[in-house]
Amino acid sequence: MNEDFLLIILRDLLPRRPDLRLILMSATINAELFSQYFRDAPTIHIPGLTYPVEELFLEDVLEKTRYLIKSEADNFQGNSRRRMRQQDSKRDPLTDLFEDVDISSHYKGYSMTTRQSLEAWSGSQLDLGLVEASIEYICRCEGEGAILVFLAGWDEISKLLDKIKANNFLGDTRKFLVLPLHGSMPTVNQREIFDRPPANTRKIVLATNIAESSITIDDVVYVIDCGKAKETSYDALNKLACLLPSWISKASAHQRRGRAGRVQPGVCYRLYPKLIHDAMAQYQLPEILRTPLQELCLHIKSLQFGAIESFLAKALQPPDALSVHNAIELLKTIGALDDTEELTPLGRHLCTLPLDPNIGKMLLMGSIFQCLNPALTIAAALAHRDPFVLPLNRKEEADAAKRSFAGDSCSDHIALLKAFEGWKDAKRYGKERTFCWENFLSPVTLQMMEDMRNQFVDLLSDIGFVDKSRGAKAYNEYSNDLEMVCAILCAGLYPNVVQCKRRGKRTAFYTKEVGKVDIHPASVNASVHLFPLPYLVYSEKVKTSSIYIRDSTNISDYSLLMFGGNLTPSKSGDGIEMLGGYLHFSASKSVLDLIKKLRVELDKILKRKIEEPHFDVSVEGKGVVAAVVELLHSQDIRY
DNA sequence: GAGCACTGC
Repeated sequence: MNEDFLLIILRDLLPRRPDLRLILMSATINAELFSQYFRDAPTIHIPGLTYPVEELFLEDVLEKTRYLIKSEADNFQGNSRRRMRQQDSKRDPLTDLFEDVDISSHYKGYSMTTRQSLEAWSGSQLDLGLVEASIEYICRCEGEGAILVFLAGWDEISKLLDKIKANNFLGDTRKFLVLPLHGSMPTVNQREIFDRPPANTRKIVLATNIAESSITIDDVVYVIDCGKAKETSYDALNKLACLLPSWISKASAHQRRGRAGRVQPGVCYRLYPKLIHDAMAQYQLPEILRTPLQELCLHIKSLQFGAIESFLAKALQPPDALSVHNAIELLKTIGALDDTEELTPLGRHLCTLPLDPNIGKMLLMGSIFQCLNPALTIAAALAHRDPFVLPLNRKEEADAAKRSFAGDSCSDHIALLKAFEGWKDAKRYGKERTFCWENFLSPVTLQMMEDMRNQFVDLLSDIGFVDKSRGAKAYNEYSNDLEMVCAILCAGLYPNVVQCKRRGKRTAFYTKEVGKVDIHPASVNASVHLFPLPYLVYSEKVKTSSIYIRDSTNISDYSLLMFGGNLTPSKSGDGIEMLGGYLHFSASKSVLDLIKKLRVELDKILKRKIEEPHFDVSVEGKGVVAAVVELLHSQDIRY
């Protein structure tokens, strides 16, 4: 909201309406300006009230701290360090821009050491020593007040924490309370972040973007801004989501600075040059240009906005045509849109679920094939967030806890399921807190999952897939049958399939779009060398330092043949193909014929159920479902 | 061997 506009409302409205209470949650008002208008007014608490914050850039910070930045290239011979860095693959336009600046002329007024440091400074790599020096400078030379440090991610928080612990001055735990703040770190004592620390102790919070808007720490007087944040983007060519560090926008920088002035005037230390700040984008790229679009495309169809491409082309900043094409193809592949881009009956059901189409399909399939509870739990976790927390020091224990939930299932999704079920049991006996603590789980996330599950049941009941009067048992015949649960995961997550190929004692993983991928180290499957079954399905593939499959479940040929994509005859020989020929299945003709026949019958039942949700699969489809279950249990392990 | 953040229905 416009600041002046807000003040006018306050000035004109408040005197005439003393009974009126304005609650301004997201506005920020300059405190001096505010007091001009309200000199005689009684004190009104306005959450958005802010004080001025002085702004220092890298060059000023270097002058103050006398910190000397050492170039990574200092270890090498030669004097063209900056040129060497220009060959750095991680470089970006803003970093490049600064590399081209003539330091000695542009920073004439600055000291020799500052100019040397600016020469050595690299925009592509954060100098944690500089962060440490800035914190130390504030603690030694500036007044009281908490320090908030904005960093890009987990890694930087963790490393800086270690550095501070080892620092002779800052390592004194009586004088300094250093708190990491990251969305997936367990916070031992939540209150410590918000509370004023004991007298003579300074609070230092090492945070990600979470402190930019989600969490407000009132007593912050100093902000240290490294200028970077991890940002999602979408690579339409490789159909790949990315999570990479990038320069923040001016809007973000402004917001970070504003975190300092909530109780008194503050100071913001920016650890990048003013030149970089001035060249930053005004705002972050709109989300529509940074994410996969399948859910959006589905809703465009359900709201009858006409052809998807032409509708999205009218957006203020239209997404790339290839991104739109990818989304439409995906919706066709999972059967939500037909060849003419019209909604299918399945597509119409998916519109009613507030979920990514794949996860929505998994939920529907779970309700149809009587695995409702697992489907609800896994859908809630995938749609919301991972309930497993990531502790700083006890990584091995946390990994072990997650693996023990997975058992020998080779599935992160089963681990989620078992963790949730364990929590429900513990809750029944009032042991919820200990259970979460011992197993590295977030009680808040688990509670949210439970609420979401209830919401999903209501929605499934609205569209006729669940009849609450029949009781839970009717929908959970196969809920304890792990083969069946994995098959439902396959049905939902397809075409997100990974081929596992044996390479000696290890396994290599391949996807159709990008070829070789890695299993994310936090996955229970990261420590598995040889998988009992030849495929994995996954819900998230993200490029960070490598292309990682974040969550996966090991599945059989039969799961794919029954619940995967359409079966097509092989171009060569007499096998079966799937995923445009990427996946190939071979067996004797009689076996393949049986499989094809069974699949045809299964699809018939599924089609009828989707078109008539009240149709009872467990009665008329009993024989076919039983045959499919038997097939899933007979998976051969020749691979 | 690695984990920005939020929102809506």
